[in-house]
Amino acid sequence: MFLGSHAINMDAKGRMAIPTKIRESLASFCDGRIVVTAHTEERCLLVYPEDQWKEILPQIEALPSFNKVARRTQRLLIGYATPLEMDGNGRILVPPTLREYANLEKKLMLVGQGKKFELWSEDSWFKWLDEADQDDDVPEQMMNLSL
Amino acid sequence: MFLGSHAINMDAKGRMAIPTKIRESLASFCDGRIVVTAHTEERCLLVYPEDQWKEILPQIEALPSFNKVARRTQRLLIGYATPLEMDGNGRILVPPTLREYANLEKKLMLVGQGKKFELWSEDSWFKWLDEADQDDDVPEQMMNLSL
DNA sequence: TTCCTATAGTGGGTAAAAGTAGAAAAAAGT
DNA sequence: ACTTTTTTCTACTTTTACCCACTATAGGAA
Repeated sequence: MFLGSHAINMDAKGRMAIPTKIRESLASFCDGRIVVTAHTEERCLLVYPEDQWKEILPQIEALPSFNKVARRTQRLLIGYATPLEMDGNGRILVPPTLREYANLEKKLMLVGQGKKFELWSEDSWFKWLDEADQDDDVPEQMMNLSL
Repeated sequence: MFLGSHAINMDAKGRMAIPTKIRESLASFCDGRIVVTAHTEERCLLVYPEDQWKEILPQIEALPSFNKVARRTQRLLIGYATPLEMDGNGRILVPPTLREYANLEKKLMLVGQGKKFELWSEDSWFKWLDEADQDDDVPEQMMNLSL
């Protein structure tokens, strides 16, 4: 279970050091093998342990190819999916195309989301925080949710 | 399984170097023999390993000739299909008609899509990304999809 | 409280590989 | 036969991956 948020710096070569605690849980979970891909709704990245990715991939593949929304989802999730491994120092190298997609530069935010992480540029993260997008409907599943 | 996206440059002669990792999987899959054709829904190209193409070709041929949508699909997919081989440097030469169809110039994006690749001009790719096409309905299969 | 040590995080440097460009040779067409 | 296009070969430049060293920070012990 991945929780918490971490401010991380990416170096000039596009490498980012995974915080040690996360590194350890990733090591036990999936031998450190992860899959990074694009988030379809916001310009950030999704970081999955390999096993977790293997569970959702078939669901994405099964979507109907002649529906526009489904095609967009497939294209992004599968098209940006990249298996990564940590180097000797526990860092991962984020591929240029993914960096571009999420506008990653120096300062990043790694945000635990249970089965996965989200990886944001710090800028985008705070912008998103400030957006008070309350136009959208609250889904039925949330109506009776008591936090 | 083809995953991930790659920014590629096409040279003045219309040649593009296939990234080494992809080159290797293509070599094992289909001896490096591929078939490139037009995508019917967007102005980009489809890149199939030869074996994969052989499986879908009969299905396209079998479509009903007196349906307009089917006829369009046949015309494009079959009409633009071109077998290509990599040269000694692992490059392919994209024929002019296909280059024109997908508006390929210098900067390209090669996007893995499972059984095939899509080849986009970088311009078109980012334009497509930014299109907020939310007019279309979210298909039923996606309603309860939790990634 | 201060110093020491261990460990996380950071920053290059180098060697190998991958990508790019250009020239020369071969082939095709006029 | 000459011109134009295509292909192959070679050389060069850039990028990537791996390795090593330095810095900063936190924790523990004296």
